[in-house]
Amino acid sequence: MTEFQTISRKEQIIVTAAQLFKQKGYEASSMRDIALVLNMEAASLYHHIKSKEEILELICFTMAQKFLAAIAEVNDIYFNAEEKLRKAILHHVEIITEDINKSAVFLREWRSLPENSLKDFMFLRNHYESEFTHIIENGMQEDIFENVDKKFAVLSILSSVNWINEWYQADGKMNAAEIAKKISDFVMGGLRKKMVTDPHYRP
Amino acid sequence: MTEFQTISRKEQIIVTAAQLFKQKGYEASSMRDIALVLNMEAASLYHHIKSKEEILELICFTMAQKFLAAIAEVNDIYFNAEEKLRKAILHHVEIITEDINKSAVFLREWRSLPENSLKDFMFLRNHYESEFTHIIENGMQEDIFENVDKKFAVLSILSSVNWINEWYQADGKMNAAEIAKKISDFVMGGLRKKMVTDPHYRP
DNA sequence: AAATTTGCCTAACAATCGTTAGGTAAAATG
DNA sequence: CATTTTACCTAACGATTGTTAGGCAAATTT
Repeated sequence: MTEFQTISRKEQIIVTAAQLFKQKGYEASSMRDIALVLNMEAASLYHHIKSKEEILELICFTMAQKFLAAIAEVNDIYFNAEEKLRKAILHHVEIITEDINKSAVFLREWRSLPENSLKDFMFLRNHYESEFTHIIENGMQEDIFENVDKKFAVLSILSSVNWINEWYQADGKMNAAEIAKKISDFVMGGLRKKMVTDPHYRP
Repeated sequence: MTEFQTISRKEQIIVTAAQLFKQKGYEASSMRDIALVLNMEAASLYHHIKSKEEILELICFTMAQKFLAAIAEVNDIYFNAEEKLRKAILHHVEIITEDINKSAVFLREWRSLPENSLKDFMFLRNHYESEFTHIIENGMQEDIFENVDKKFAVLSILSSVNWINEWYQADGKMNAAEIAKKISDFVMGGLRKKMVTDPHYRP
């Protein structure tokens, strides 16, 4: 019964930290703040974690891996470009809504990572972005996407899906799938080639 | 020659602070950091400004006023909805690219505002957002925009234009007008009604 | 039952934080 | 020339920061 069904103390610390980091920011959250929520002393935290920076690293890189695993899965399985993009957006929204605290830290607080980690983190982030770019390229090759500026398309899409972190509340009426569909529809409207020469086309 | 053609010491402090706040975040930037760049002592800063928080407030509210003035101008002058939206996006991009440091603070660091200012700031922000929503509503009434979810459309548009703050460099090849056009085109593609019943229509 | 590990505690550290007080030399003003 | 104002300085303050050291009781392992 040591760690079955129950959450480890280390994970409790990370979860609490993520909540505070989202609320007040990494720099403004102290180890004593974290400890207070957990009814313990700041010094006791160091029995489970190495440093404050380690907490930030754990959150940022765990989230980065989730995002990368999701996009890799999408690109592995065969879909056409629109399916790929819709699935990629869906998984992205799912990961964000599953844990808004950790995703807020991933999206906003990564700047506070120590120099070495920061380099690695930005590499992973760029890799994720380039996977999205490939989907857009595919779509243009398949001639189902407009010949748009790839860079702008990817940045617009990613900024839209990331922005949900600013307003999403878990108790809200929409679930991840509904949010993803609305964003995808909006984005697709801008990307999907309008077949105006086909009289039977319906938008 | 007291303040003609030259920049006041107070403004120098604010400009320096904005640069540091963007680079390392408000909480991680110390008064001593700011003073170091200006070749002075931290205590001397207080001859020109009241507190560290005042610097943040000055930056955030100055930027907020710029954004609000721009959108008010757009909505005052008569344009159709597409023109309005394109102008609004253009002005937004112009303000951001004119001073990426202060806009970064406006976009990211406002969370560190003291409670009272924070309330006012969020009110202004919501007001700006609602002005955009009105444009979308106009476009739907004029029947030139798809019947999209307003909330999502506005959030997607604003997140896209705000995201340029993350990658824009003043020495880059694109100017504000070019960036605004690309974003507008991408957004419009998703908003503009496709007149498929008209055989002469060209996208 | 003895030995070890786990999980917390108190106390304290050096460093850094924003800010205030009081002084001083140069510049502006009368 | 005398006076006031401006723009800085040094020194120091109380508070807070992340972190370490050492101890102690309960739980676990041997």
